Amino acid sequence: MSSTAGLGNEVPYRRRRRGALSRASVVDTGRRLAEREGMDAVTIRRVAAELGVTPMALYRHMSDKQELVVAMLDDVARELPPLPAGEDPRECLALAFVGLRDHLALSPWAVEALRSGDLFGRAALPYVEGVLELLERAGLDERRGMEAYWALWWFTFGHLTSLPATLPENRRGRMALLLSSGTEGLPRVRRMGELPLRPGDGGRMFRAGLDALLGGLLPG
Amino acid sequence: MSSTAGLGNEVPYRRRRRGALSRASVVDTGRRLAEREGMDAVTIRRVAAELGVTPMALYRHMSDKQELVVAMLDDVARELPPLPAGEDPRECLALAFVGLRDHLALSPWAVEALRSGDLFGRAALPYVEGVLELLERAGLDERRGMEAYWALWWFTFGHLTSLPATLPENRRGRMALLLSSGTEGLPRVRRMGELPLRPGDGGRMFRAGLDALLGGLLPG
DNA sequence: ACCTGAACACCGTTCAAGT
DNA sequence: ACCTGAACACCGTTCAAGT
Repeated sequence: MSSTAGLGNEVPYRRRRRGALSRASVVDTGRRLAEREGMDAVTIRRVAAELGVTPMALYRHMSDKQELVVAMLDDVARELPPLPAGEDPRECLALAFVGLRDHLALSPWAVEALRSGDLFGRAALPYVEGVLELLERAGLDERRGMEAYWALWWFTFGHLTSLPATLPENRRGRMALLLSSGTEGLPRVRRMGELPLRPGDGGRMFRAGLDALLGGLLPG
Repeated sequence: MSSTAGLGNEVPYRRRRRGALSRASVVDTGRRLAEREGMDAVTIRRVAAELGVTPMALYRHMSDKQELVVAMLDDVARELPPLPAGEDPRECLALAFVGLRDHLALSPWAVEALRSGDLFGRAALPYVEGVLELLERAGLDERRGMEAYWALWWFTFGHLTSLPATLPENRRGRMALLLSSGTEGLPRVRRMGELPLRPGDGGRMFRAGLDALLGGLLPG
């Protein structure tokens, strides 16, 4: 029984041969850990344990932890659905951001990583380029296109970041806590806390806000 | 010379008398630390050192670190500018969110804390109530009001969270890094990275996006 | 070339003890 | 009642050493 016993990892860790450790295997192990237990579990030490290797062995393949996280995020960016192609740039933009939202909503750990300051790397740039092209086709000049791009990303990222708090399970506890010490003078807040949310409401609210935003950003 | 020497703290730390440590002084010290050095510096151990006290002494006044951070955020919420009073609910809403943005933009550490998952406590609720009231006056029913509230907060929070990345100093290094390994096929991304940003552009872009969003959310 | 061992400078938090 | 001391179970990362 080594120190990594009981982790339930799929990777054999008994005895790694020389050269068996690669950058890809490290990034992959980080992703599996993140999917199973969230970004808090993604530590150099745990990834190393999962691979049956010393923490320091990872530094052969990346210069620090941030590089690992960015590599993990880049993998997610590469798996983004293709940008929608269509005649109406406005509808394409809506679909592009819905696709982006849905994709990231399925990887809460990626949102967690972005949230704590890590950023997408190069792999996300083609998607950005495509969005900027759609904004151009919609009639925005360079400066307005950039401003619209940021507005759309702010909205999308803010939404994704707030998702955990709107999940029913987290919502009950949190709202109960907030409202426990009295709600005199806060009738609307109280009613908002009591409004039922169904699965999928997050996505629907995102789409509604997105349409509102696009309506105000695009000409016509 | 105690172990806290050289930190440049204003609080005398030579010999604390019994009862000199209070919840307020702990929260205050946390805020000063956060303002000077960011949230990374706000550790139980450093706050304690700053107060000339053992880390464990803080646990007399709060049950864990999160309680300290929430208390710090609540202080910020209490210092929010009053909600604008006026005839036009739409303009009041715009001013309310600009006020919220400007207030939080002045406390980057608070955004950092929200970003890493900590949440506002009760002190923020009166502000939320005021916004919901304005949305009601603007003609939205309960459900639409809630949806609009979330859309506005997502946009605002996403903006605040992205602010550090748009600061000129961070922007240069990051864009240079992203674009260093070639920008073939990414002309728009490249030009966006080169577009100059002036101080205050963040605020102006926020206002523009906010108006677009409000235009789409409110009736009329 | 690739990996290990030991160490450094940190964390939040527990438990038992001092005054 | 209020605070301390020592310890536990962690971090990321460095440097020197092994094979």
